[in-house]
Amino acid sequence: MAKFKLDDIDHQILDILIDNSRTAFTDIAKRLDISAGTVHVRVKKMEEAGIITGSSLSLDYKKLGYSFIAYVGVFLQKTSQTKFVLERINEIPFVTVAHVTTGKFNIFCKIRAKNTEHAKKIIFMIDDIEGVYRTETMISMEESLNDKKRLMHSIFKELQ
Amino acid sequence: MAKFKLDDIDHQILDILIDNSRTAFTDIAKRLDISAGTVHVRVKKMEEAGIITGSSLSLDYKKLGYSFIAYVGVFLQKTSQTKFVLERINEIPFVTVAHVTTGKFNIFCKIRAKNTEHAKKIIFMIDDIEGVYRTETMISMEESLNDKKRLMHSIFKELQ
DNA sequence: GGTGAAAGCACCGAGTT
DNA sequence: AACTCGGTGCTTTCACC
Repeated sequence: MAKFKLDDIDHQILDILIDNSRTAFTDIAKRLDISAGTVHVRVKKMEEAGIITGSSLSLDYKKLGYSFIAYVGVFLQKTSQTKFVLERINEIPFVTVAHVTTGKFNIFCKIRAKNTEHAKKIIFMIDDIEGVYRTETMISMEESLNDKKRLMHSIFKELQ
Repeated sequence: MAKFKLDDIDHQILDILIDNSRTAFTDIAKRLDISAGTVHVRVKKMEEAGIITGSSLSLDYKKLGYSFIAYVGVFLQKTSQTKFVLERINEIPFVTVAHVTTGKFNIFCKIRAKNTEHAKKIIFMIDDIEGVYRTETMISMEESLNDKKRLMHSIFKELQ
């Protein structure tokens, strides 16, 4: 995992694409006062280097009726069951991310559900996995996502 | 927050764009055997309805030297300080998401750092915020992101 | 609500400096 | 490594269904 050397132009291109990945390269070129070909080549290089791994849509899950977010900490009977249980957890589509953690829990995951009723079903599915001793749930009452651009900006400063 | 009625075509368009938001509309049109104009109109409608809130790049933070992920649970001296502390936490660029939660912690956040040394600094910054009583950290040793398409598929089935 | 056509742009590789 | 340029292909609108 070698670090890739990003210069200021790369950084500014990323900044724009993080905000809107469908921005036309000619538009980026105009804003940065470089040619569209340069934007194209640099994006391609960052893709080849594996810095840019893809592009995706941001969706409003609340508008789709999925406004419930919770974190579920999982305690296992034996640590050796981690891999098996993690695989079962990842089969549940309403689990958006799962981690193997140190500290209190063995596994830690985030779920997205319609409501408390639905969340209960999902948590019971996790509880029912062979090897799970018990779970502990934290319900999110308010989520605030941080700006990806600000993280990128801090990373960029460090890379200089 | 009214639910938007998505039909099968909308769903398939989302499926493709979730995977790669730069997919050309003509390409989507060919795959779904509809016209490019239709793809264009439907995406626009989903944007106007607020279902699609934007598009972004996926970056490999490990390649940029940021491979450390941890979750930090925050205990407050008084619940009334929640808003103030949340705002201070959100000012730290290495905090990627923060939640107000029920259960064990008052606030719960995810951080991304270079290494343990760097993470320690970030956690100390949180500890130092006025009103924070103490924190509890869980270090992620392995992260597995779930496929957004699978969640979308489950949501779509429910919407019918 | 969908289509096909058409004008205007964008993409992206080749050749040049 | 960046620029220009041009063929090919994409976007977006609109009259029509």
